Amino acid sequence: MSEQAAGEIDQITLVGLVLEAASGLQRAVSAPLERHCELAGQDFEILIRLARSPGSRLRMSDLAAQTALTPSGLTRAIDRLSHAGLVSRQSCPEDRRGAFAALTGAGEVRMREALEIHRAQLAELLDGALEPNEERALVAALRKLRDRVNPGAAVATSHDATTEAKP
Amino acid sequence: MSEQAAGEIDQITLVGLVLEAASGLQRAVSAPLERHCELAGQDFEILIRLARSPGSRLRMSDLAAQTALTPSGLTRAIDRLSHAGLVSRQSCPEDRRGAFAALTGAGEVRMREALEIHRAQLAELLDGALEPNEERALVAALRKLRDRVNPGAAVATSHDATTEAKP
DNA sequence: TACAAAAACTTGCGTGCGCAAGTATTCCCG
DNA sequence: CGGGAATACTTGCGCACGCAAGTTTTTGTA
Repeated sequence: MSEQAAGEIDQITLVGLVLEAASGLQRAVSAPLERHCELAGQDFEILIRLARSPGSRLRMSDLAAQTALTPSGLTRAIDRLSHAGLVSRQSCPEDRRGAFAALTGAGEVRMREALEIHRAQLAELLDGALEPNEERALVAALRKLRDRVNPGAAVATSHDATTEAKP
Repeated sequence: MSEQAAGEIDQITLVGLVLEAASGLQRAVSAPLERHCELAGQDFEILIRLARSPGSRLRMSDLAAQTALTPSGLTRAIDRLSHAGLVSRQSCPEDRRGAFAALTGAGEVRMREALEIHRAQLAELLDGALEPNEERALVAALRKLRDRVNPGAAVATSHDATTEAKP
């Protein structure tokens, strides 16, 4: 079981660590968000993605690509958020099959509250866990790994096209 | 939104990356395991944990601490695996409240098959994604992070006490 | 020894989500 | 310009999981 060639780092270990870190973070982070903001874990992710997008809105399929949800799951999630008044559906005139999910005013307020809670929670949880240079290396390597295994999630920044950047 | 002090790395970004990498890996990795071995994602994790434990068995609560499952979820997962003949429940004579989950022969076989699939899948997916030194740095930093946010998961190695290492 | 408090599971119940199938619209090509 | 293929969602169905409550056994304390 521990017989892999010394010096060669086990990819299975790497993946295990990512998964374990993620589940720990997920737990630690979603509880306070749920309690203080009534937001389930995925909902927060959706709100942030919308807030970062031009016009605070995104096509359903683009949003699905950026989150960990399938189109199906996204439909339900937007249903819930819409019912809670945090996002609204807008029909897309250019492609009448499509729909936008757009952040409402209430949604933006809620998102800012949640962001503050999230930030505070992380500051407390992670304080002193990593040296600054370790943290930089971690972010850099993680970004490469993420780009490889989940390229769709990379959009968030640098998505400046005023309309859509669809080919 | 992008106004945090330059030079200070945003913890939110770090967490986002971990979560995105994890969901990408989860997707990529669980599909082939499901197809070739009829194992849902969590099941594989459970089997590996058991295989790495002395006697190929673990108390339910220890297993719950090591995986992303609550005791409740673990009960159901073991129900499924037990029904599939891959693990068996054993009563614990020292503490009659407790129960062991033990890998069966079939379970070990299945686990080895799955491990091979998993290894091949990762080799293909991650090949060339990271430089060796990046990978080392990533694993080191990730381990620290994981220990902070999910200490229960760290057991796997170095758990050599023949009985249990309960205080 | 007696008895309350805690621990180790296990179940009832509700929810979120993925897969597959369904509907509406657009695209492509002859 | 017509009709099949592809796309963008949306529903039916089923499953896995968390939370809270219940049961059994152990522990701590008077």
